[in-house]
Amino acid sequence: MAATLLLHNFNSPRIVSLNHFEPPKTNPFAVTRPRFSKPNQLQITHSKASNILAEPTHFTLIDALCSFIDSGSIENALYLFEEMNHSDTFTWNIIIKGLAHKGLFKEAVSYFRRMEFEGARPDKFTYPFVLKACSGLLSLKEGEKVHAKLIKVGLDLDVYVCNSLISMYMKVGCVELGENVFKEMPVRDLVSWNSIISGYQFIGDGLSSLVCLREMVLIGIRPDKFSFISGLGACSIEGCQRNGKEIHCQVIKNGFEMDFMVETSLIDMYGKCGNAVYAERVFDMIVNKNTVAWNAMVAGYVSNACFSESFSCVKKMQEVGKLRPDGITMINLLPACAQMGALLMGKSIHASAIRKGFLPHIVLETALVDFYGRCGTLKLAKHVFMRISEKNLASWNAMIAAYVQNGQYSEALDMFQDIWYKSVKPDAITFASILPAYAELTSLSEGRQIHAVITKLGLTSSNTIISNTIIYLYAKCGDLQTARRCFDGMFCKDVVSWNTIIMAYAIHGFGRISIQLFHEMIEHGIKPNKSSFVSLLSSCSISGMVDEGWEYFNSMKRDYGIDPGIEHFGCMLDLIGRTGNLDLAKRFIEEMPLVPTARIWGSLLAASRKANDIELAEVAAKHALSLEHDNTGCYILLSNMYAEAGRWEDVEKIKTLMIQEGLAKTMGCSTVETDYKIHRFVDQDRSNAQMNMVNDVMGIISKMTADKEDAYAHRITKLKRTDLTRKRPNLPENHSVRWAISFGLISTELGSPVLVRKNIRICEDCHNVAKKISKITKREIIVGDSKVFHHFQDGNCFCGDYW
DNA sequence: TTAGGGTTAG
Repeated sequence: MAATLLLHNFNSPRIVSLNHFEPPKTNPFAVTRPRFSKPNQLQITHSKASNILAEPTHFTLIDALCSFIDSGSIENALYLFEEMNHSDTFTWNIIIKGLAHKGLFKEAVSYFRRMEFEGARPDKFTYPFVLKACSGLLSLKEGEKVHAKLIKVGLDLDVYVCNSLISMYMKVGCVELGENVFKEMPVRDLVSWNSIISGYQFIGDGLSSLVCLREMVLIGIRPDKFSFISGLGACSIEGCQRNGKEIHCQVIKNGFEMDFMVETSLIDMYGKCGNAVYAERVFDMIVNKNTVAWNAMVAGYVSNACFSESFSCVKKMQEVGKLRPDGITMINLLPACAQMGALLMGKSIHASAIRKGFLPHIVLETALVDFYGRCGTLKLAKHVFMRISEKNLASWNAMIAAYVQNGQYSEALDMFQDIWYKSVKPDAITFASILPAYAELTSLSEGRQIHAVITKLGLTSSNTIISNTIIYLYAKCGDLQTARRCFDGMFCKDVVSWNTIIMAYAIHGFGRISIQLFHEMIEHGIKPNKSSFVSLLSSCSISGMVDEGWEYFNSMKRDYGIDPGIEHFGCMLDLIGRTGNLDLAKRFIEEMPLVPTARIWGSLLAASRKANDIELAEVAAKHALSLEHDNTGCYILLSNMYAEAGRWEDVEKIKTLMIQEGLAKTMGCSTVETDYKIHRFVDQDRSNAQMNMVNDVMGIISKMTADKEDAYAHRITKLKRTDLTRKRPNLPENHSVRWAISFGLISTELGSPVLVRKNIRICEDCHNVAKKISKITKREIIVGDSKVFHHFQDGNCFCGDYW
């Protein structure tokens, strides 16, 4: 029968502190330190009636201390600890255990130090608790200090201590040290194997985890539920359903199918391996579903794009399960909202999180940053991010990704530079997020530098996502050969790798190679997805392969079961525009099963410009601008058409409209790289230090082409005679791209290609000039504009004069 | 009378 011992005979508390303990030179406990107030009701449940009568003995107090620790009353435990005689190792072990189990890791390590300082000798029981605290702190430094002491006192081969060391090293990310401990153990038990299996799973190396599990079984050790839980987690990482099903069989065979943690791990595994139906089957068999199981099922639906099912599941969780959604439920639902473009739904989840007091919560806040970033509401993403008090790597990654997704590349690069100065070490996700910004804004040499950093950190060989973005980076920086080498050198190519290399050849105008790669991808057993067709149709459009484009477009649904999306219709409209058949282009839009977007109308506008049809251009621009008020390119294109037609009043109207909208024309800027130096030229700005040299080169080129009609002069004669007196503000002679080409010609090795990058589309005049220069200098000139790379050779361009 | 490994989340 339980009895209660009321601890009433203590004086006011002595010096107790949860603060971090640093060993001082003198006795620290002689000075006043922050106090705990005496707990109001200090009660201990005890089974021995005799203890009620007697004065508490040391053993009774130990018993009381254990009761406090077991019931989680750490404050009472600490109070009691300070009051009782705690000179023996056993008492110290109890209090350190209590702190470590309560998640007070810093304090657990502090008490361990104090224990040593006060002369108590840590034993084989002490160290596992302390090592658990070091793991919790993710502190390799503390862990290594403890390991050194273990060696000194000869406890480094104790099986319990070694198991804790393995776990600690793996959790702080020192895989090699964890492996060493495991290898050097004279005796390994089931927990040693479980520690290394879960350690690999923890660091995201599912393959090694599964290899160890198999090895353990082969040497005759029977797995327990912990082995299965880690093994299933490893299958989730690798997306390996086959192994997951094998483990499921073993779970049943070994009688663990009713264990709720194993059941949840099975739901998680099936969900992450793309089998929502099996996840559902396991879920339905659970009699008393807890919040964790419901959350795992919600996550399973979301990762399989069953969004409505995920919301229904949350509804059932409340109505049938009588459970309230928690922060994790919300974290699971936000990606569903982002993928559905359900901004309002996500906002209501945000509001609900605030109302229910779930914030601040670092993971939930990061999920919100990610959600707002994906929904194009960068302002809200920034707002949530700024309010995170202790930002971690994942939150920085989410904000960088949000900037990149919203085209704010400079801001993303600035933030990426910032994190190097903080105690944050970028990981694979950081690089995968930032590389598109490098691809858009930086030079080839900067691209090579970031690639070198990634390689040095050992992130490329095993990370497909990073390898894919590196292919894209090289292609966008103009180095298609290196992009191809990276692709060929990949150990494990996924559908994104193939889509990226197909797009790389597409933007460089090598449509035939793109098509060849598409067929190679299918031969390799990779099923094309929607993005594969965006790459393929873009390549047909850019390279002017009209018949092939139609064939692949029609094959999407017929052969691959993929419904064409708005991006595919956009590619086809570009393709039709290229043929100059504006009637077909209009009909195509009218008959489209989807609502035309600004991108579609922009494509029609470009086609109208090419065919010089101002009326249709006006219609297209009106539609585009009704959907995107700030589409600067749209205003500029229309304005250029008016200027060519001599409609200067309309040019002025456009200018006024742009001012009213608060828009400014993007200043053209071209860069050329020589000996790792980047030379930047800006349209109309002749203040560049290299301008004298550029003028000399331009002069020579003009003389060499003097006998031929100048492209600009040809175009200007198309204008009305009276209009010739009008001042044209943006003369093509002052376009930065020709200056960059001229400078590149004399600053790079003779015979080598000249590579220029430009932030906006190249104009027709400059395109003509570049063609001429390539012919008279017999040099290849590559100009990467905001959409494609023009390869000028012997007076021609790969784009066939349509872009 | 104290030990190690474990479920859902960015």
